[in-house]
Amino acid sequence: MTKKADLPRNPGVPRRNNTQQILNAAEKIFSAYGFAGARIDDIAKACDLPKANILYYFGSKEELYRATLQRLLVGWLADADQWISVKHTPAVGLEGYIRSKMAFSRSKPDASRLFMHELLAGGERVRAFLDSTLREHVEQKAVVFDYWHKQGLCAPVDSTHFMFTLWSMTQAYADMQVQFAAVLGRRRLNIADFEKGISTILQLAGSICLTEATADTPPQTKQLVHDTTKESKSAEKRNKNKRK
Amino acid sequence: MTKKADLPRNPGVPRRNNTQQILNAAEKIFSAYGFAGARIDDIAKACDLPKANILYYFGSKEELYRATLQRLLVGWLADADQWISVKHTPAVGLEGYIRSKMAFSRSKPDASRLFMHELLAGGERVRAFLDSTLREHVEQKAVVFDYWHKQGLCAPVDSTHFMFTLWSMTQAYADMQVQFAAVLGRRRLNIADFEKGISTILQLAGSICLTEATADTPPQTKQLVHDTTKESKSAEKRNKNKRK
DNA sequence: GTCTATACAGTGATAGAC
DNA sequence: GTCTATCACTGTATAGAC
Repeated sequence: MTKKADLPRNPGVPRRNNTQQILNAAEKIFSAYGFAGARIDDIAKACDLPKANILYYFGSKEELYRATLQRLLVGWLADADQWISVKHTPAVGLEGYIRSKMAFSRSKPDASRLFMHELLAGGERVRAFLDSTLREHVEQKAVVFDYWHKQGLCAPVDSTHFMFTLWSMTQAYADMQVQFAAVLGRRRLNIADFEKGISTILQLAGSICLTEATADTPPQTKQLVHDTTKESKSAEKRNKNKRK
Repeated sequence: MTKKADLPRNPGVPRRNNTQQILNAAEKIFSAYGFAGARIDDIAKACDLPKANILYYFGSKEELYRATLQRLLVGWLADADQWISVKHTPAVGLEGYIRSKMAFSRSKPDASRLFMHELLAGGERVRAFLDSTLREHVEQKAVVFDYWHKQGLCAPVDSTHFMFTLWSMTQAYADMQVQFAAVLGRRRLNIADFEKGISTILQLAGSICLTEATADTPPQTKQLVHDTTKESKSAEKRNKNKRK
């Protein structure tokens, strides 16, 4: 049916093309059924390629799974990471972080779900990421929260568990989307639902901010509407990491 | 190895016994790998019973899965449900709800994970529960939040999305336990971790409470330490629904 | 009622034609 | 490089012995 556009003559190009298509399909299938539950045949159908083709490119189901996970982990932190920084006030940083995480849940729900699957299965295949990269990441953020607190910008809070709540609330809009949508009487969440979610999460997480109108932060940042023009430098960096 | 105590002579009794053992084992295995990923053989090993025995009791893998889900859903709402009620102030009710949900995540993490698995897979097998029971449940809670708001007891908040955040934050301590533990440098979360989690979640969710010292609520309820003696009636009801 | 032996479909992987 | 045909194996389910 859906032929892959036109077959290019350039050698190596189809491989590159197919590799991406396979990874996209793999992310979709693995995110629904996990590693053990997913079947290569389903992935093949999802990217309209012969089953054996997939094994030709990736060698084995295990390797394909690891490649899919790898691509996911690269983008997981990079996107929202920068917002928790001493360069921002808590009000600005938290809003940027939450908006960024929610955008991720909305645009790449499969990535979030695949990660959840791996955690449910024990997380052995992301052990190194969890034990080193992520742990150090959280330690760095603790420094920022400590700084904010000492500057009188935010209430005392356990920064680690606070990060846990931010992750769980934002990722739930991907992982538990089926449940949320059912409660709201829809088949899928729409943009307005995500905006409502952002408002609610900001209302809760933002409660730790003490800056009624602090020096370097204009009052309108308290309005929960982030001014992107002021953060264009960071936004550029974010977009750069989006693909590949 | 671990023989099932001593085989009872009473007819029908072993069936009852085995049925529970199988369901416990099924919950464990299904919660790790989901329906598609779990294998009956693994469940058989987990409850030290022959593989065919399981199919004899439940007919098919599908039926066993549905039975496991069913048992789970019964307890999911009943436990913490009562706390969101006009009988309580927001401060008391939210604390009771959060503590109850966190106790569930701690004592029955597999149940929470199995539910998450089902959601990730599309939730078709809990569709009826999501569309009717859960949806009505949330609608009832909205009435309570509305009442609280009109009484000046809590800040205006989207009650539905607020419930979403409560679910996600508390259940994450079961579903993402592997991740949280790794960040904290442990193999598993301990009691102190859960207490820290409760404090943090209370700090965020409690921010919607406006009762500095309202009429019918003693001041110490603001201390985030719930006095169980005052809620013994509700506690009884909760325990009644715990088993079966 | 319980469990061993086995039928049968599905799944990951490979050999070899194009 | 790509894909069809096939293999070896695992997993669900059942028939029938105890």
